[in-house]
Amino acid sequence: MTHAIAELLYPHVTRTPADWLEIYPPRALPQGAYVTRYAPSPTGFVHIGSIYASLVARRAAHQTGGVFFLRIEDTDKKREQDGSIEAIVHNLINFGLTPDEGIVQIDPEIELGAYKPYTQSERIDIYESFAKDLVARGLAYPAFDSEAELDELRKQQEVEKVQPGYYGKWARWRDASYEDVKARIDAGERPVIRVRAPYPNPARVVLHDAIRGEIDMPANEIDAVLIKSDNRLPTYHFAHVVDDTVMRVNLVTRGDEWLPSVPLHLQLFAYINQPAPTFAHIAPIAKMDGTSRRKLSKRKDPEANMAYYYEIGYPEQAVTEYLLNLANSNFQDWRRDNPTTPNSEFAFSIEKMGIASPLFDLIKLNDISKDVIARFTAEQVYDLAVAWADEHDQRLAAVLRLESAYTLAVFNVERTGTAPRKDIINWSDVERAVGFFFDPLFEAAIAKDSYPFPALDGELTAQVIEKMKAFDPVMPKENWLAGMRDFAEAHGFARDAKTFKKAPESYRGHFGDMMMIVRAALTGRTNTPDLYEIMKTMGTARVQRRADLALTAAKQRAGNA
RNA sequence: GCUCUAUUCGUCUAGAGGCCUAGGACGUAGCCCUCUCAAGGCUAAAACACGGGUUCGAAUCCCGUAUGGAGCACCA
Repeated sequence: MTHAIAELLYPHVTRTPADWLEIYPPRALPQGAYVTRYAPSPTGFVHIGSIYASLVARRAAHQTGGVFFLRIEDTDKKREQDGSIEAIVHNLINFGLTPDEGIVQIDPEIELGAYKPYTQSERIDIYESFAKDLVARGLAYPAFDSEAELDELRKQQEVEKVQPGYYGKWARWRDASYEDVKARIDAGERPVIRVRAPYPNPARVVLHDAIRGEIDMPANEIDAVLIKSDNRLPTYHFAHVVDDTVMRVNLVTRGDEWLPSVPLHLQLFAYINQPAPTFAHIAPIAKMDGTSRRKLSKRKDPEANMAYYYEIGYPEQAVTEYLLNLANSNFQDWRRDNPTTPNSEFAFSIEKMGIASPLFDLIKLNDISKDVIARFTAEQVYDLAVAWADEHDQRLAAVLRLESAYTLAVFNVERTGTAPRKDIINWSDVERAVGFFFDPLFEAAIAKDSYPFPALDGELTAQVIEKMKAFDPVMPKENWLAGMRDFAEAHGFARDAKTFKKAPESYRGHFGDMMMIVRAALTGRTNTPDLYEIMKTMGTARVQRRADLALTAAKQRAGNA
């Protein structure tokens, strides 16, 4: 009778699961190679958790000589949003996570790989073959309950204080006759297909999760929906089991919110007589909300959205290394021991991933990002900063592009030694870090806040600026510094801070206090990189121009006082 | 309500019964270096949720309690 029902439901389906398994044979891969996938639904907005999961999946696959692919889970047409697929692919490519199969470039029409199609709405034939087979073997059945009837069921279960759901005696279509089903079909109704789960089911399932170890759960006894009635598409559960079987996935990485449905999934793998993959359930990235932690939310947390990192201008490597650090905390030790090796060579381990949700930590990201940018060459910084500015800050872009050789020299200040300067956090931080080098930005800052000269008399300030103006870039740094020290001493400053500390009353200040005049005149700021380097980079003409500007301001100030 | 799951410095974590007086990193504070920052070096404060067991010995194993998280949809 079940065969008859299967035929009634799917008269057009001629292929069997065995046919599909032949069409999509096991992959020829080395022993132990993982086949993994990232399977988003195209609902807009790329979440950082998605990039995190993809990173994990791709590393696991590639480190074992396996395959990482992208599958689009578009079985809920109501929630779909235009442009989502492009956004997903764009992010994967940007973060060095380009899939090996599926949609691997921005044009969603182009698909790579032998297990196509990689979009679920185009795989209905496959799902229906498996569904028909299950119905024929009595392991699944059609159900014609209306939404209202299901509501009623839930209410009744609430009243009786029993487990909610479609199971056992509550599953009224479980053992419907061929005639009952045929009557509904003839009336034009479309059923859902549900699994026939054993009920009661006292069995336990034990699985070994790659991240969480042994997990022991009660076996499934709910007759979950496999195929939806309105559009013939599968639910997540059925799509997962069929696709990951047919596409030969052997390591499923996904968020740990799926853990409770693993018993259902294992039941389905058993029903179709196929081995279940290894599971790796990833804890979501969280943040504090009041006193409790919660998953990073699309609506409340801007840092959940990948767009946030583009806007602020974090280099791709910074985000990647931050995520790697969350996934494997030994990454930081590896990075310390291998300061210049690309992070792709880090031996990632899925087993080392943490079980509890880590809290997102912007301060740590900033720290990692500073290190990442410090490792870049001046050329890389230039290219990336300008590319960012082109998109997010046109005014800055214009300034940086004005004299590209000069900009390049600016980014090279204190970058060449053994300990490169770490003061740029991200691209939107560039203006704060080195803006003073550029005349338009410098002049705007001066106009706004004036010079932060130390409280010394105007005549002396002017003399120091004159001395600065005489800067000769040919002179080595040591000589210039020595000359400045001599000058300081001649004008009543201690040669260095130590001398000053011994007898502060005998000096008007120490060398550093005098140099602050130079710093203020040259940059309009009280904290900057090395002054000699700055002057050398700026060149004589710019130094002199700035000296003149500062002199005018200093004299004005002296006049006012 | 039921099921699963988790809990080590503020944060990310190391930890597989004696290497634990609990280690590292970020952050914080102090000192050193120093033309100011940044960086770097050194130092400090800072944690095994609680209660019972098991054991010669527990952060680690077991049982409870508390608290957090997730799930119980024709959403993924």
